Parts: sequence; C-alpha cells; structure tokens
Amino acid sequence: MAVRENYSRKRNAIYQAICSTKSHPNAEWVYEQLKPQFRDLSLGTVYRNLKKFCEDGKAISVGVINGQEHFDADTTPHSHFVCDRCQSISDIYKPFFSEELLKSLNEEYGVSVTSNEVLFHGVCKECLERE
Amino acid sequence: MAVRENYSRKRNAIYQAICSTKSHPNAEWVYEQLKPQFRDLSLGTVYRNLKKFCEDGKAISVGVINGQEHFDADTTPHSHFVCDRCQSISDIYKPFFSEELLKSLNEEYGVSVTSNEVLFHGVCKECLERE
DNA sequence: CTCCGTGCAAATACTTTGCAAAGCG
DNA sequence: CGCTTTGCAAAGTATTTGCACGGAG
Repeated sequence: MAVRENYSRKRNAIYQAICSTKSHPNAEWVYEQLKPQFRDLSLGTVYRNLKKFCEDGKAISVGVINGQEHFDADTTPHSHFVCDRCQSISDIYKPFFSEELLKSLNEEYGVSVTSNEVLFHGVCKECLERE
Repeated sequence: MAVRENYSRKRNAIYQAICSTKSHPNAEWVYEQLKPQFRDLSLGTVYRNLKKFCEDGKAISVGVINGQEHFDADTTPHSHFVCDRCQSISDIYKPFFSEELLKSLNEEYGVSVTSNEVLFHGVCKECLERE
C-alpha cells in the first residue's frame, strides 16, 4: 500500500490549522477555527488528530498551560514563553541545550534523554508596554 | 497579629509530606500518604493547600505530567527529568540558565522572565538497567 | 467488502468550589 | 467571638472513548 498522508479532509484541515499559526493553539481553538468550514466537525476528532500528530512526530505538545494542552506544528528544537498576563505563548529560538550538554546529562545522571520541554513564564513585550 | 505559619495540623502535615520526599508527588499521593493518620482528611483540602503553598512560594509546581500536577517543596532553581517508562520524576541540578542568559533573553525578546519550568523526558537509570 | 475516520454522547480524570460545621487564638 | 480551615458533595473543565455510520479504494 502506498503511503497515504493526510488521508482525510478534516485531518488535513486540522494539520493546516496548526501549521498556519504561531499561537500554539489548544484543541478548542482549532475547533473554533474550523467549525465554520466544517459544520459537522466534532471536538473529539480534533483531540484525536492532535494526539495522532504528536505520535507521528508531525507536531509537539507545548505542555499543559492553565489546564489546557497546547500544540505546535513546528517540531524543530525550540522553547516557549508563556505570558502570565495575556496567556499568549511565543517561541524562543535561543538554543539552550547543546548536544554535548545533553550528552553530559546522560552520563552524569545515567539517563537517556529523548526530548525536553522548556517553558519560561513572565510578562510579554506587549503587556509590558501596556502597563 | 503575629505571623502564623503552618496554622493547622493538616496543613502542616501536608507540607511535611511534600518535604519528606524527592518523588515530586501529586495530590493523590499526598492524600494516600496522610489518610491513615488523618482519617477524615479530604482530597479537596490537599488540593487547596498544595495550591496555597505554591502561591506562598513554599512549593513549586513541577508541571502537569500525564494529566496530573506534580509538586516540589524544593524551591531552589533546578530542573526535572521524567521517565517515560516508570513515570518517575527526578531532580536535575545542572544550572542551565545563568543570570546573564536570562537577561539577554529579556533584552532580545523584550520580555520579562520571572520563572521557568524545564522538563526532560527519556528513560531513567533504573529502567535502562532493567531493559 | 474492508478499513479508517468521524459524530455524537457518555464516560472518565483531575481539580475546584459552595456551604455549613469545626478549629484555633 | 471572629477569622481560618476543613469535609463533603456537587460542579466544573478538559480530554478520552464506545459505537454505529459514512466515505474511499
């Protein structure tokens, strides 16, 4: 059987939705976004597909922020900044963990690190300027 | 009024419980731990107090891991390692973010970082040895 | 026909909350 | 007495799941 990527229209739309934004959305956002176009879209489908993308390595989980899991279609190594005022999530592309650093982590602690999740909390530029 | 720390017995016991371990427990664990001693302890009380400790800076949230929030009475800057096999959480005391680094972050992105949450995922020493 | 994906609603899991009663100084 | 803390149960929120239907090859 040939490789069938983005098999269904809805799955494809969900993937496009998370690719189209840098806002690191949660399931609810994706649902609201696509609902006008797919009037019979179900929230369960959004959850199922977001989970699948993560399993397939096509997306990553930014983590659970204020009780909701947020996703990112950008799977390249980077970190995130969460504004505790406006709840926005933005990317931090500064590289914190070099290969050597992770390697030394493995050696020092006897572990095998496969991924990491870095969240900075604070106040974002926009909120700082407003205050 | 004088400062009243550890006002109630149960609050105190909950605090002692999270201080007594390096396992980064969730509310359920604390509850199970104290239930034999305080037979009328309520899970709601555990949740309320853990939340309060975080607000008061007496504990920190390790983050939500597999749907449950985990806590740590060690509030000194450090990171955490989550084993994806046995779900254990351990401390990583390697300092990743120097004062200068955080400062440059603030300048480059125009933000004001107040805290950070670093989770490494992988396989822990014990699980590696078992496999 | 056979899979796979989906809607829908119910179920689940974790956490929060309202309120009356109990605790403490 | 006045304020804080708690038990209990109900409510709240986010996410997952079972099942029957529908579409694609």
